[in-house]
Amino acid sequence: MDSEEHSGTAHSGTEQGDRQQTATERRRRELLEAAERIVLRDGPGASMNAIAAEAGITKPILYRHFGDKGGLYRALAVRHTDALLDNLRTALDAPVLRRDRVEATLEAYLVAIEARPQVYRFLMHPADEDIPSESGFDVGRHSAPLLRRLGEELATVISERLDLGADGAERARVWGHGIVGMTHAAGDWWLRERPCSREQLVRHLTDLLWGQLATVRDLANGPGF
Amino acid sequence: MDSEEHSGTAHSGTEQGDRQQTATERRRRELLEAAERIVLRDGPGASMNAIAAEAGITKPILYRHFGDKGGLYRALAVRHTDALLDNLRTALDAPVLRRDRVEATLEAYLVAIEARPQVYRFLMHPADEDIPSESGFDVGRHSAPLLRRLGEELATVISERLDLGADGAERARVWGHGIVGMTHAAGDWWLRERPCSREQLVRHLTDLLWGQLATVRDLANGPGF
DNA sequence: GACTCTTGTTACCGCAAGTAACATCTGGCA
DNA sequence: TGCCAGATGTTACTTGCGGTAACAAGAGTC
Repeated sequence: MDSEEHSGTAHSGTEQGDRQQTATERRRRELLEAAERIVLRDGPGASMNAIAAEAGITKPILYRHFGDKGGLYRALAVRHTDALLDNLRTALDAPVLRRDRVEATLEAYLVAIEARPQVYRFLMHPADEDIPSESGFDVGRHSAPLLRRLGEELATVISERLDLGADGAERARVWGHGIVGMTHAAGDWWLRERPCSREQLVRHLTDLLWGQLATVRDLANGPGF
Repeated sequence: MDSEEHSGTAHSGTEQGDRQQTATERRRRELLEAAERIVLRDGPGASMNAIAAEAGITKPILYRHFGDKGGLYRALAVRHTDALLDNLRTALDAPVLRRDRVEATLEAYLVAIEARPQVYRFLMHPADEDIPSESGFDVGRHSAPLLRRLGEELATVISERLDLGADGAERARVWGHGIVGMTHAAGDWWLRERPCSREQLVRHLTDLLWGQLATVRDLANGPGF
């Protein structure tokens, strides 16, 4: 079946090898799509058996393609992480005013998690990274759990664009991770309780980042004042 | 063994029942302490068998006391959560200047996670809350995973002390969860990479909350400018 | 036709969560 | 004294999951 291989690149190296590789990659994509359907349906606790069944095959094939469950989840994660990062980057580049940029980026993140909460939950809970601890070698740093990656990316953008003085790099990283964490926690809570519109959430968060916490007045009857 | 029950309250209702209850509670505390030792040693993936062995008993007793693994972990969590919340509250009440209060609170949180990273990791990863989804009834909201609880507490404090105008309650909650998320993410990253001293981390975060992001100058060679 | 590579299978191992059924020790009480 | 009730404890089991070994079959290459 599906023996139409006249489309695509078949000109470099071993033709057979190329054809084989594209076929393997396509298969891999199909498996990932099946996995995604199941994860969307069953949450992060989806079983390898269920995923294999959805793909119409059995477990060992999944293991041959992805090594272990972590590998499959990592492969799933990088796709969405990359997509999300693209969105955020364009939001960060579009507007001219700094406050507009921040608002657009927050908005882009919230739109994404609102559109596909299941995917988002899956990405945020990387299913208990096992500490290799023993056995000497470092299992080479699997894909940094989304949040950390987002933090680093934002830190880069901040330090590229803002003049933070002497310890600028350090400060940019703290801010990057801090802002990402703020957005994530607020978004998580908002998604769960829906206490207000997305626009208002963005405004409140931006106000917080714009120093409102420092300038707002005390209440008269506050304790200790 | 240990049949000295002359200490404590033995005056209300059925004396026997009281004595029994205190004994049960003490047993429960002992089990929790054993569980804590193991979780500290093995991380959040510690097995019920291991915990039971540490306590010198076997699994079914754990299940009789705590229902299921989630119940045990919840019981473990509330103890530390309460302790941490006490720390944070005193930090929030001590200093007079608002900025000092914020710094003291951040500091208290960071000191806590620095002192016992294992406990902290355990508290933050509530081991994949299972969505009951089917079967009608809601499994009645188990103890809100630390982060949410911290967010709500902070929101309360904020709305008690600051004059946030019309939509104050809503804004306070957004800020509460946002600040907690910021601190958590930054602390997580800091604990892992140790890129600077705790004092500097606190300063950077407080600067961020004090609106430095809004007032800092652009770099000349920034893209799009 | 033998060689190899990939896809696919069934059947298994080890381990963890959770449960059932049974044994024992305690004190209350008719 | 003998029976009941309730808590503590056990062994032995079921179920389900991650992961693997061993084997079978199609397809292209020499």
